[in-house]
Amino acid sequence: MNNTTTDQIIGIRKNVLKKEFSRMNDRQQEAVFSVNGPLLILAGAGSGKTTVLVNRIANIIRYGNAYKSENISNDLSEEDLSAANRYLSAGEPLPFQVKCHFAAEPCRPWQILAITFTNKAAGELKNRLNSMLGEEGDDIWASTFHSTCARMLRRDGDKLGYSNHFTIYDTDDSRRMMKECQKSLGIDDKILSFKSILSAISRAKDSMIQPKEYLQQAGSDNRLGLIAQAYKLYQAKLKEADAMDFDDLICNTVCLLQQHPDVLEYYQNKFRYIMVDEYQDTNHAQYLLVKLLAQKSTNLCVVGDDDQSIYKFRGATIENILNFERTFPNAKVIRLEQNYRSTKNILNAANAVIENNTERKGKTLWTDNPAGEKIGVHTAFSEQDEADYIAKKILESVAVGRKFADHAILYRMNSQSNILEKIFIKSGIPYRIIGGLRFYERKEIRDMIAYLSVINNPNDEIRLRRIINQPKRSIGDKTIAQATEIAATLGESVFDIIKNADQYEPLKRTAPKLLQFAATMQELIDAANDENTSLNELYHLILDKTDYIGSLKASENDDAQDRIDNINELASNLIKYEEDNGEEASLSGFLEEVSLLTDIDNFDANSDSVVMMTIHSAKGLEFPVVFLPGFEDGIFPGIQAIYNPAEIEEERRLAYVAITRAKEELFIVNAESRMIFGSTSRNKPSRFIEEIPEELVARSRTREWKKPAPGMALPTSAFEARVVTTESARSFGPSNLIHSEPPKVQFQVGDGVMHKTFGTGLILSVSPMGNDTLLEIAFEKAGTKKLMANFARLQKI
DNA sequence: GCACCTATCTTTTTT
DNA sequence: AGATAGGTGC
Repeated sequence: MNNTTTDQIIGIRKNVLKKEFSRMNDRQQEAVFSVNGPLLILAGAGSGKTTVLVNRIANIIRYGNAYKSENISNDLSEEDLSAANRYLSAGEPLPFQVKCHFAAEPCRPWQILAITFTNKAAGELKNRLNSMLGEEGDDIWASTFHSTCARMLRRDGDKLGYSNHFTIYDTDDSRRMMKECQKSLGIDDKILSFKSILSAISRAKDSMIQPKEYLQQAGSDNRLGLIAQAYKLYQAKLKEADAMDFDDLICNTVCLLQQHPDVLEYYQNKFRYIMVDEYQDTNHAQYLLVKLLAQKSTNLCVVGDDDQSIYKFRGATIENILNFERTFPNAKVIRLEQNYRSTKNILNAANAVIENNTERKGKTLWTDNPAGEKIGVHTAFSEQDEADYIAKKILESVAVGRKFADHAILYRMNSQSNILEKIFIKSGIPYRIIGGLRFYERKEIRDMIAYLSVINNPNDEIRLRRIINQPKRSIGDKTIAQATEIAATLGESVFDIIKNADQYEPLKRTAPKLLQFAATMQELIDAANDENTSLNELYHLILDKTDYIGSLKASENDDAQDRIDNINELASNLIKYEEDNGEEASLSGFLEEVSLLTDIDNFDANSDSVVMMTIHSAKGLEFPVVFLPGFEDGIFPGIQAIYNPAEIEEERRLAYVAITRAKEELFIVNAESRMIFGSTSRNKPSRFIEEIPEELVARSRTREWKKPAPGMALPTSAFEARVVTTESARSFGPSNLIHSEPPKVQFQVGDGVMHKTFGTGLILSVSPMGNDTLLEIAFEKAGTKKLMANFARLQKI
């Protein structure tokens, strides 16, 4: 190092680093290299924030703080420097050694914590880290708030009085639990609903208010007093059941860290770098959690976009991001304003809409992308016509070479998917619905999960109740109530009481049934404890012993087969879980994974079908062509938001998210009249449409009155059958593409065909597209339709 | 204890 | 319109 000065070395090192991350723009690089101290990245939609996060983590692991540090490694040799210079000038690969020698205070993967909101975001982050860093990437804690907390609580939850295999209650479990509480406190649901109590409790937990404090704060307020009682009882019951709800995961972790300095210190030392994605969606408790963990290192990087804050209803406070600079002194702020996703027209429309909000940090996205098509704004007659229009547009678009999967339909509320679904079935457009009735929310799945939960944790009273008479065992509410009461008086668990049912007078009559149930469960518990029983075997043992499927078949329910399919689907999930986790696989592990899983996590872009979901679910995703139906005042913005300026702003942010999902084409649709709650209403076009400059818009409307959806007038049994197939297929799983094994029949113009719904018809035109064929068919009764050959289930005649 | 009927409510959005 | 919870009658 004789001839080279320190400054020169630092210069070379900076250039090497710059080159290593040269795929990033200047702002992004700045974010990647700003490693130490608090950092707020205001990342607009489509500005490449995940790329920045991934590269920032890679930089931290490989180089640490080298870009900003003035220190030079002692290991650095002349040889290293000339290698670096060759790398800079001739593009020769940089030896690993040199990378190491250039690093300053690098960090190990397991010292990094990256928190996201959805499993999907976490999964994507993990994937990209893995492809950038290889196996090293696996050791990074990249997960959601909830699973991060669950992990910490499994380790140290005993300090709060929970076991390490505690159950995670979802919304439905919480509801059942709260109904119990209402009953025992004599609270009439009409006067104080379980819903409002639960949301009050949720807010309390967000603010880290314990039942005791809640009661104090309630003062003489009757309503709040009742809520406080319910809160107290609810928490007591949860603890007794060794269970936590979603909010508990967060606030119990905060409690754990606040009350146990040793635990706090452990994690503060462990995590040298912390990153939080979607920071605008954090609530107060999550903010506290992050603050606690990052207090010591202060190496906290949060990424967010105040314009995309759409979870206020869930307790997210936009103040977290607006106040970041105040809370974390010396915070650096970096704005990422270049959008790589959308065309100029789409981006300008989004900018124009969001500008009408007053509560903003303020930023304007720009792009180098071409102007692209104008934004289609279409006015339809009815919601049917709206769906018809979208179907037609998609078929046109596929006809000129796009894939079905390039199209997404994003709506305000789940119920909007119904008509679309019907029209798509009719037109033979393959689609998938994300959200709505979720796989894990189906009765039969919940029942199976409940069995597994009780086996895992017999104290789980709520789930024990769920299955005690499912399938029917002639154990009624009264018996259960009595058993519960006895359990409460004796301070034992309900399961223990049932096991000895014959010893209690009030249970005498049903004792044999109870004993039999208890014996079955005990057998299953023993099987679960046996090392040699795999989860899959256990699952089939449950099905065997309970004859769940048998009773389903006996019920003669129309959807019995669907339900059986779902039950088998859960089995394949179990097998997959076991395969993925090998030795680590455990019943409680599976249950945890399941309870934190949502549908969007299973969104698989590989199958070629149109995607439908709510705008909320679509956050973080992008699609070449986006349709936004229901842009009407009263739908979007929703009726409840119209007279509330703050809520209008939230709705507008939602509109902003919706618009910015589109890469190339955007169609906004409204209907002049539509059915809501079974009655027809006429809505004005959404105010958000008016906020888009007219020069960006191409308007159209359905002119002549079309007979409302001819296909719908044919309620044949075949049509109904299709709907049922669709229902089961939309759930989730390895292939939740709506498909039937495509009959690969070749069609020609002039062929006569038979369609299940439309009857007989004649093929007018055949246009191959991708790996499918668009057919135009004149049906004898149903008129002329365009159908995709592979999905239409046509038979030649 | 169970099946069937009716009344009521829903539609915000999710971990 | 459709689902679901709760009540009534067997």
